[in-house]
Amino acid sequence: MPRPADPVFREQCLLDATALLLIAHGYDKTTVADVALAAGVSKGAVYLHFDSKEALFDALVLREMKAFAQRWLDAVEATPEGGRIGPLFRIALQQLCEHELLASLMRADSRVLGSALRRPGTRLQAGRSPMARQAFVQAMQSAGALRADLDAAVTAQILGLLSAGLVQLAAQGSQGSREALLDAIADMLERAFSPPPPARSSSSKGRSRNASDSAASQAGKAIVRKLVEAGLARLQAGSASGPGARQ
Amino acid sequence: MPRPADPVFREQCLLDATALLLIAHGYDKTTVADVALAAGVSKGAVYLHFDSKEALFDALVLREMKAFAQRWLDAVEATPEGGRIGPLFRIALQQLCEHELLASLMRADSRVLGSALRRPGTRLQAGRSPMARQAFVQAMQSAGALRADLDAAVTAQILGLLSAGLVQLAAQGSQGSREALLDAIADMLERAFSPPPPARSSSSKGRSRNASDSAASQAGKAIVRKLVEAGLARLQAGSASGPGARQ
DNA sequence: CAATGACCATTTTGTCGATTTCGGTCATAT
DNA sequence: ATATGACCGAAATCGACAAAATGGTCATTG
Repeated sequence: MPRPADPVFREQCLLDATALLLIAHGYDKTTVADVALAAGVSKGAVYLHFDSKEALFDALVLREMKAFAQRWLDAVEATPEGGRIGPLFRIALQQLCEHELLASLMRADSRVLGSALRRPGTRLQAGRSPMARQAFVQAMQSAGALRADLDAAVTAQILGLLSAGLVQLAAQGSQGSREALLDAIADMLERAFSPPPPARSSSSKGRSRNASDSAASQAGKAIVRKLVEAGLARLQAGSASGPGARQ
Repeated sequence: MPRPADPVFREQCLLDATALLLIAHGYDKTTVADVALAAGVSKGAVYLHFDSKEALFDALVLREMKAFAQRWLDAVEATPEGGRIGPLFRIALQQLCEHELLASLMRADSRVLGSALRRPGTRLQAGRSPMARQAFVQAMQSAGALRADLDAAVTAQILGLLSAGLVQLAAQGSQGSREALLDAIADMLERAFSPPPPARSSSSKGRSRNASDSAASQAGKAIVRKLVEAGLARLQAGSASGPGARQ
């Protein structure tokens, strides 16, 4: 019964099923037949949309990373002072906690990723790249949204270390309010890496503080916007011939 | 040729050899015969000092943890302002980086610990216990050496997260000055968790700042001293009948 | 008495063919 | 056209057994 359902909708269903099975049983124990069954189609139909199991997995990772970037940008834009290091990083960490697949990706979880880790796929290492983080820190520093009197590489390492530590903590039983923990981390970052207010020049101290903070936040938002746009473009380019049907 | 070397010296040699082989090949691939060979004795001699491979491993872990605690305390005592959260934690982290076995222990490294992880040994989880860290934070807060306006559990979680993240980072290629990273972490902790100076009361601001800081440092050192002593006592008690010869 | 290394019982590892599973294809049905 | 599921070859898994290795002991040695 060839009822031509919306192909992109079915593609999403397949990816949904893949994600579900992936975090439940891991890459190696998830078969294409399982995915097809869970999505309510035949195994052959899967290969109408994706060239291989690898391609299916890659498409899922691509979708999740794009979704992460988009949600991050949206939340940062929608948050007052969202461009400051604290809220900005807090939002990213929260995404990481709420989306198990992203967390598995970040911690290179062999239980979930299985043999897909050994594969020289470049996609898996994105987001954990020290260089990308360092570039981000440098941009934030140049924009005055981050303390500039610290080595960018070191600051980037700390941010990466916090991400890694958090997803690992979340993987084990964390017990305790995650919100409170994220708040505390954001507060810590704010205290440690927020740029000091510019040496008092003229106007009243109170207003100068707020104005400079807001400026830093705006600059931070701009950085995030540019970073996300560049990242999305790079991800788009990375997926050969786009995410459409195969062949 | 029964030349009765100092038994405690040989015990140490055996533990040294065990440590070396452990980080080189892991628990499962390290045989008792290997240890004996590396230490220059026969396999039977090993069992003159330790009841079993397990006991050998436990004794090593015990020794390393005691050594860690002692070195930590010594370094904290010897460091000016060593009782403040920044230097105090920096010293602990540095120990963790410099002693691979401790790092493996902290990150529950299955490659090194192997099947010793599955064993319900209580020793392995010491040091990562969230409750212990929380008690430490509470003590520091009560002594005025740590900000008290933060949930102790959350603060403890952050400290644990930093430790976990660091040892994990060190396990992979870290590249970059470790000193600079540790300095930055210490500075971050100082900024984020140092108690605010008590509301200006009477004397000159400059001296008051220094005096209060020094007091906090002294209090911190006292906490560390008490903690280490309690920990050493607990470790001592945990090792049944002491670390002497078997039977 | 300390120390040894041959020795033992138990696990672990390696082998190899039979069987199953899985990723991927394609003739067929609709 | 779209979609299916039987089918294929490669790879993983299983089972039974053999060979090697390992934790632990003990009669013997100096």
